[in-house]
Order: sequence, then C-alpha cells, then structure tokens
Amino acid sequence: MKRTAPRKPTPAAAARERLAAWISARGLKTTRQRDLIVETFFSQSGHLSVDELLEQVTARDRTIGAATVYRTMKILTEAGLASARHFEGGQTRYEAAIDRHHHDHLICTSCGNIFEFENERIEELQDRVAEEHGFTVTHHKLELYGLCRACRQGQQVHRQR
Amino acid sequence: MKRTAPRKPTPAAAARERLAAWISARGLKTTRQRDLIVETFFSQSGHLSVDELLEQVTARDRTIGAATVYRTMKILTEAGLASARHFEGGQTRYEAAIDRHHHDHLICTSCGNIFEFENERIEELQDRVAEEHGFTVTHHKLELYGLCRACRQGQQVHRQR
DNA sequence: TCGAAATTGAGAATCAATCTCAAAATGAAA
DNA sequence: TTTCATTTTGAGATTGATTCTCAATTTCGA
Repeated sequence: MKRTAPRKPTPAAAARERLAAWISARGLKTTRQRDLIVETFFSQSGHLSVDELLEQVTARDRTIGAATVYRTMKILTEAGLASARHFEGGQTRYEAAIDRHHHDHLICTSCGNIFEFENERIEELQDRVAEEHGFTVTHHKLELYGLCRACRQGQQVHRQR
Repeated sequence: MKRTAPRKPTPAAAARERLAAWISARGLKTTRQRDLIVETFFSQSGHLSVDELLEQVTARDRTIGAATVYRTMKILTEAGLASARHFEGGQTRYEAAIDRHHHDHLICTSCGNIFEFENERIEELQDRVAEEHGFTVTHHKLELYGLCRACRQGQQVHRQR
C-alpha cells in the first residue's frame, strides 16, 4: 500500500491549526464560514482586499456576508496570521503572515501589482534615525510607488484591482 | 520716518502670491473664503487635518462650509503649495510645501505628534532597491510609528487629535 | 441533549471625502 | 459701472470602506 511521506504542512494547514489554538484559547468558536474564509485566504498568495476575498468566498458559498469576511480577517490579524496593509487607494489589503520575514513593498501605480523586498540596511538606518529622535519604533511603513518594469516598457498590462 | 527694511516674504505671503498666479493661469477666481482658508493654513506649522483647519476657519467666518475647505486644500495640493499625507488613522493631513525639502515622518502613537526627518542614505538605498527590481519610483512613503521621548518616559502627554 | 455564549447575515450607521445643484460672487468686456 | 458668462459656494445627498446592531442561528461543554 502506498504511503504518504511525512511533509511540512501547507501554509493553509498550519494557519488553520494555529487559528484553532488561538480561537479555543479565548473561548471563541469554530464555524463553517470562518473555515471557508481562512482556507480561501491562505490558498493563494498576494495582497487581497476584502472585496476580492469576498468574491471568491461567495463563489463557494453564496450565503456568506461581507461582515463575516471583515470580522474573520480582523481575527486573523489579531492572531498574527495575516497582516493588514493600507496602500494608497483606500481599501485595506491583507497578506499571509505565517513564517514570513518583515518586508516592504514596491507598488506599481499602473498595473497595481505589488512586489516585496527586504533591506536590512534600510531597517538599520531607520532604527538609528528613530534613536536620534528619542523614539521607540513599534512598526513602520515603507512603500515605493512607481512603474514596474513591464509598465515602464509601455506594455499594456492588465490593470489589477 | 522709520522705514521697514525689505525682507523675505512670509511663507503665507509667498503662498498667496503663487496661488494667485496658479489660479489666474487657469481662469479660476479669487474668493474671500479661499483667501481665508489659505491664510489660516499657512499661518501655522504642522500637519493639519481638514477638520482641524475647518474649525479654525469657521472661528473666523462661520459661514464657510466643509466642502470649500476640502476643495481649497485640493487646489493647494495641485498647485504644489501643500502636500497631502495619509497617516494611519483615517483622515488626510496637509502640510505646507513651499521651499521644503523632501522628508519622512516619525509618528507617536500615544500623543499623536508628528516629527520630521531627512535621511539621504535611506533615499539612496530605496532608489537602489527600486532599480534592482526594474522599478521607476515616482514617490514613496516612509513612516516610523512608535513612542516619542516624552510618551516613553511615561509622561501623560495631551493627546493630539 | 441542553442551553449559555458566540456567531451570523442583513441592513443601518459611521466617517471621510466627493458630488449635486440652486443661489451668489467674480471679473472681463462693453 | 453694468452686464453676464463662468466659477464658486454651502447644504445636503452620495459614495465607499468599514463597523455596528440585532434577531435568528450555530457551536460546544456539561
């Protein structure tokens, strides 16, 4: 009989597990809609808005309401499993936050694509600046806006939402 | 008879002048309310929300409506005389932009005070990062959130709005 | 199985910002 | 200075994202 080798859990599975622990630790309850939203969210990469997520979720279960998606993403954020980003343009976007390094963003103002980068040197300089001002930094936001390679080369790239 | 020595125009005066030029260049009109809003805005430093500005403006002329303040700040921004900043927490804040260097911000999450800093080295590193990704940066946002010296020392600082 | 407590969906409420529109103000030409 | 097309204004309606409210439903430990 074929055996499945033990393997690293998928991010979605890991998230489900950590969420379950977080939820039971504070007397909350597991629900069908919560599970579906969480699974949908972690089954993809990128920076999703609630709208986009809601669309995917209702495709699988059309009774789920927007408020529930908002509530669930808030819980995921509080549990440290997702992080909320407020880019220019209004809506909050969420990204998975499991086993991820801190990183910052490059946002293309033409196609809307979001790229990530890490730069240790910049972080150090930020800390130094803060220190010089007697500041204790809890978090920061570094976003570079402009044109990505494709858009700069004049390609008509499909505009992301 | 005492004579006033020629002096550098105040920021407010310079702004009024540049705005007048910008306005007439596109067939717009000068109005009493616009003048009052502009004068009020440039007569102080800092990062004002429309709400705060409106409050000050209506103290001088209670007939001025919120929409006019929004419209005027938009014009100032388009004319390059003010710049809009979107910090965490919702409302847009405006700062004067006449004869100012680019700078970034330190925001105290306890008292709400906003401090400014410049760091050439960070800017250079940002440009390098963007280049490595084939990005052309048009603008960026760097904000450090945390506790300022006073708040860190446990002083109960008056919470700014 | 029971029942207290949490959760849900729908729609109302909120908040900042923008839009609409009739009335008022501006300013260039006559 | 009068005229009048054009711009601007204030008030309130509207939008868009998000949160709140509440009655009905679901969950889960006893």
